[in-house]
Amino acid sequence: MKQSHLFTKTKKESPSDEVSLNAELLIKAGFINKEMAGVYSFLPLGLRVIKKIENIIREEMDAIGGQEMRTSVFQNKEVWEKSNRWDDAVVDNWFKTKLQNGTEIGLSFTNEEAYADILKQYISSYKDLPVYPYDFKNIFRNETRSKSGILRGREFYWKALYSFSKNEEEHNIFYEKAKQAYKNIFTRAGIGHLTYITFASGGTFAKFSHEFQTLTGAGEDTIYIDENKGIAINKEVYTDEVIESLGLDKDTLVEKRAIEVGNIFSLGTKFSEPFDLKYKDENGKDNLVIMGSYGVGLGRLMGTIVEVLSDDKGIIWPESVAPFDLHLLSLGKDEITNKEASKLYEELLSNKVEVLYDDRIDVSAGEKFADSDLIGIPYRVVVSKRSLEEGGFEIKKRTEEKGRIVNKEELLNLLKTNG
RNA sequence: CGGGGUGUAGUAUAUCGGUAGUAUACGUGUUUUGGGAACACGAGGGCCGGGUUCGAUUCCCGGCACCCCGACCA
Repeated sequence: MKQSHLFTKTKKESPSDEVSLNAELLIKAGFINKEMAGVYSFLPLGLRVIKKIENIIREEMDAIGGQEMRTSVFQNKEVWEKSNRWDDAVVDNWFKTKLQNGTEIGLSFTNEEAYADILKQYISSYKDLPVYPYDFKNIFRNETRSKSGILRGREFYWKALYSFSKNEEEHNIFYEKAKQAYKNIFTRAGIGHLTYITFASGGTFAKFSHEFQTLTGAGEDTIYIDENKGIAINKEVYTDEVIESLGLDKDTLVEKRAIEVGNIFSLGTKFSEPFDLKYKDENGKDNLVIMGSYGVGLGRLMGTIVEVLSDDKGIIWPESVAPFDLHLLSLGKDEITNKEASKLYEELLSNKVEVLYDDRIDVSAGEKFADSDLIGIPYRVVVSKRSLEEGGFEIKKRTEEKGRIVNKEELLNLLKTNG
């Protein structure tokens, strides 16, 4: 992508109506656009990051048997009445609207009912189970107060997987696999070192649910972490009894603020019961399906990465989710420089390196450096009269202070070995 | 939903009951090009409704929007 064709540009000023670091940096750098409180559009750079995150999650879900599909946003009132979650007195953050004929419909705020209703058509035998469908979609919640930039919005993009198992044992095996898959997701997204599996309220059917909490002052949750064991307890279930049952020592637990980037929990028969979601076992006997749910908000994950990985100059994207692999800067109006830079750009593209090429002619070197730091692409390669005189191109990681000169061959090899 | 605050140009801000200023971004031109270059010229602005007033962007009332704290968060 040539930067001269990128329709966004960076801003010098921070937006006056955003306090949170994630929104400030993402808006300044041109990744997102604020539409209203709690509602953001993703611009070309931002969408590239979302897609990278989406692919990581998709790979991890497919690896444990997930099957991607897409449930509708419009929701049927009758379906939700079965589980008693249509009533505003039960769920107060529905967005509801009406068809022209007066029929009430809702906009998805979660997916359990939709999946249970669909699966009822297809699950009738033990041979049909287990199944693990999931989707990525936009979710709508009429929050009384949105806050913290893209960490808590009224419209957000998430992945939700639901497990449908024959019995508790089968469910538990999958649950553990999902737990590991979730660990993989956050490690691959570059925040594994700050993310703790956190024991939280489990509802009716399980003692605990598990949240994946990333340490940051921007978080809304208070958790108590055991650094050695790498686990934590959410404040909502932080009691002596729970601490003891988990084999933890109160004296070693440290209170921290964190943001919930993912959660998994066992639903038991909470939804299969009202939907009468049953299967016949080998003996022809009816059994209720055991469900579990596994969610992660992609926008929130993206915002969390920005919260924990930035410096005073801008964002520092992990390579796995960066909008581009490499930021190529051509400095000066010198013809040879620009020709060399364009040539290198083409070669990088043919080597399947994702490049943002700052080919803007009338932009000063300082401005290009500042933009590059703000946008936060992992590798920066500078082509200039000076670099060419010194034998090639200057490469520098976003995390490094100083770059070094390499020739074209070294550059291409370096990128290959780094994947 | 309770409390507090703020609405001025694409963005960030200043002043003011009587012609709304600056920076940045933008357009044109000249000179610049390794850490947000310089100069000149140009274009662009008072959230909505009502009231007070000769005159309101400013004061008052209502609305709407946004931000913060709290409550809430399937």
